[in-house]
Amino acid sequence: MHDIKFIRENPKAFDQAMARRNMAGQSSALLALDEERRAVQTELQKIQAERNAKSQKIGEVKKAGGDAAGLMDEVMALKNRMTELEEKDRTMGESLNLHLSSLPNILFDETPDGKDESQNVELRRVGTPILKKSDAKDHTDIGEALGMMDFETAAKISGSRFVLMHSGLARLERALAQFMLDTHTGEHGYTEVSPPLLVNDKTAYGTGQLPKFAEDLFRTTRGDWLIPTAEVPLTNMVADMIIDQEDTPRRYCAFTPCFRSEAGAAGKDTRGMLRQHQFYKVELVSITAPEDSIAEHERMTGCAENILKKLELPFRTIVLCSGDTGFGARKTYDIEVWLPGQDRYREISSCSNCGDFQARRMNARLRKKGEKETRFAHTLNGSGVAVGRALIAVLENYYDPADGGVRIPAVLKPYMGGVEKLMPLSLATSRAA
RNA sequence: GGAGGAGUGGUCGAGUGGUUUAAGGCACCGGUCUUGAAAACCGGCGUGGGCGCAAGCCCACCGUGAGUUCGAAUCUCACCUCCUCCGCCA
Repeated sequence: MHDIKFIRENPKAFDQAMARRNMAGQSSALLALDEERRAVQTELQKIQAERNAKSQKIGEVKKAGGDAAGLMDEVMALKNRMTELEEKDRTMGESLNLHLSSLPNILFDETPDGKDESQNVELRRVGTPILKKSDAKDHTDIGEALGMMDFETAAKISGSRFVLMHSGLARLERALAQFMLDTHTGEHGYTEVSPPLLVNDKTAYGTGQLPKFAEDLFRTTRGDWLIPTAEVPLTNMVADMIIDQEDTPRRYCAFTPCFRSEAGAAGKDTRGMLRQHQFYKVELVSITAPEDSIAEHERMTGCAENILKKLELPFRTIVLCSGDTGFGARKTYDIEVWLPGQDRYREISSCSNCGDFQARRMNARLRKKGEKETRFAHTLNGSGVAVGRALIAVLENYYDPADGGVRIPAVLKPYMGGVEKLMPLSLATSRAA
């Protein structure tokens, strides 16, 4: 959500900011509506003041035993115009809000210009892919050869873009999540949260999913939305609050399923479990003071990278260009993990600084101790990391071409009950599942 | 699902149609006093918006939304949330 006051004072800068998002100038239409609405408000308030004064007088006259009939007629005469202006004020306010809330966030200057993902900028690479290209295999082949990854059964019971895993792979998924949570809570200072997975309209609006991106979400018959990421409930924890600035940064993490309709992704990544309607993710959210969000963004990205370092997975970190940066973000780092089966890096985490964009929508504010004025908080979110894709990365990077098995990364061994390596199940065992 | 009760500012809490401009307490901030602190005393202290160069003036907001009325925190209706009891239930 944008601040109409900022647009009033900086119409050119605002139009330039939207131009970086490949959008036409918005300020003149917005300001025309804004001006008209304020004229309506001014007139309405004048009439309301008149009504209040006369009504009070009626009370006084009646108390004194006089006749107030004339005054009562006068107030009554104001009513039509008042109703008309109230209605106008309301509809104009609504359309102004709808317009404002449909515009993407203003990018930071250091977000590079570019039209799509091909123009993102690589910042660093960590780790070296070790598997020979000729030995690399796709996670789907590896998982199915293990006998623990079953797309057919998932399709039967649910449909496309679902997977069913069992035995060692099911446990590996749980181990990954457990390891990530323990690292973020134990080493990175995040507070673990178990949030609701269904949220209401207001919450989905707060983080920017509504009103524009409803089609990307699943909706229950009651009208709730299934969360596409834990960012939604975690960030909205501070909605409608005034937080003591001394209590920031607030750092939350959660392990949750994520549900996405993938409405615009028909035909994309249809093979394997790279793009599913449902996947697990460990999410990081920070609420900070405005002056702290830039440093927090670096820190959060570092926390996500640390997970991959500990898993000894090769990755690279990129900064998204203007054309690829999401609606609510001012700047986004993507972390891409090396997938030997695809012979390329693929996104496993996305860390965004949203500035005050979401806070404005949620009405989440900060106040310094002893001070009167409030400021909107800054919000950040990042995957720490996507569990499903981490599992893919482990399968493909730890694959042993000698026997078709998959070694268990050292940091996950404590979570795997002594298992050092996943080996293909016998046919009988895998069918039994 | 059934029957009751309740939602007021940062917090507690008064307020059942017109000097309410939402009392009062606590918390918080400033001051007096004190070697310092505490206590006591004095003062300040909700949010959003409009108009104005400014001082300031005005409007809206008492869970949300409609309604009644010249006038609504207060009356009516619907909804939401919480609490108590009953039923069902992992």
